[in-house]
Amino acid sequence: MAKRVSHRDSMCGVARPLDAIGDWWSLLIIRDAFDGLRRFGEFQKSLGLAKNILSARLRNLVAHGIMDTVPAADGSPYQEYVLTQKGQGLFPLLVALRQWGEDFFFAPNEPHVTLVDRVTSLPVRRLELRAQDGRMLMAEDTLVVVPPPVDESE
Amino acid sequence: MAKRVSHRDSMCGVARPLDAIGDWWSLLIIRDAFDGLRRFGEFQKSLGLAKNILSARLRNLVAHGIMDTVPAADGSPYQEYVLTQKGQGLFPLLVALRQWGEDFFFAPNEPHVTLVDRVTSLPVRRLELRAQDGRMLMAEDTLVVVPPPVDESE
DNA sequence: TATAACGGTTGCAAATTAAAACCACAAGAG
DNA sequence: CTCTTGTGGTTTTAATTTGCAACCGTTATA
Repeated sequence: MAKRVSHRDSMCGVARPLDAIGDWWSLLIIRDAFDGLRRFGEFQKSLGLAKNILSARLRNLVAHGIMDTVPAADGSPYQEYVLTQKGQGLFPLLVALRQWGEDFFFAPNEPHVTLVDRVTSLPVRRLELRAQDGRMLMAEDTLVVVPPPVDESE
Repeated sequence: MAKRVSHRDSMCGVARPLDAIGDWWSLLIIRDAFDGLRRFGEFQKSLGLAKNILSARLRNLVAHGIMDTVPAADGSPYQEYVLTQKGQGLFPLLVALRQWGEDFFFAPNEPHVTLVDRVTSLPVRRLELRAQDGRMLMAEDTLVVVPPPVDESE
């Protein structure tokens, strides 16, 4: 965590998020949170990671505003961990990761879990990038542009 | 890398990819590759990471079939690193990461680079998940289902 | 012939991660 | 009231990973 950030003083839009969720476990915790897990013990049992690591990761996610602690739910005197708005914003990323995984990390007929539409129970569509006018875009059709240079003397 | 994978013997569609790209640097290398970087030195200068780390990451990406080494390009006797099909499949994930970063990691008026359509120079659309029938889906509208249990005696 | 640039590898110290033991609190059993 | 169990962590310690710096081999350059 909190790795030094190369020689660029301002991190780009890809590097900043990685500072918050760029480790193996954080995304898995978030995925479990999307699946409805909320309690420390639930995450630990589901992921099988050491308790101190889970503790540190949850603390980090809370510190980054990705999860939040809420006091109770059932009567237990403990707290629960829930996704914030910011955390919920990670859903497309998780879907992208899952779709890529399904495409390339499973043998042709190997069974795997699928993300489906609750209403129809059909698999969701593939994520695709589109232009403003609706054309589908591949990587080569895009370009990263820098913001117009701000005049310092202004 | 190669972390032990909890108590589940079969990794899910989210965990498997993380084994390949689940560290801070790999995704940044891939992003740079999408931006056209190919040479060891280019990556190193762009990212400012230690050469041994870059060496290890590139080796790992090649081992996972995400990048490939090609012998030359200009006359230099060195090799270049290019994305495979599998690597190019990460484009949506990178876009998702970037969009999330732009949403939550920049102050309202803070300038940041933008991903634009090459043809129109307009920013690309937001990634959105849709059902087969085209309805837009939020996280709550989806469900992860396990594959039908295979009859072992078959 | 020396010098520098490129593409790494190797050695080592420092930071991070993970396993295991421990601790605090509450609930229930006897 | 004491004993045990379950939950939610923290502390301690060892193993792994990270990153800096130095080195090496090859090829271009002066």
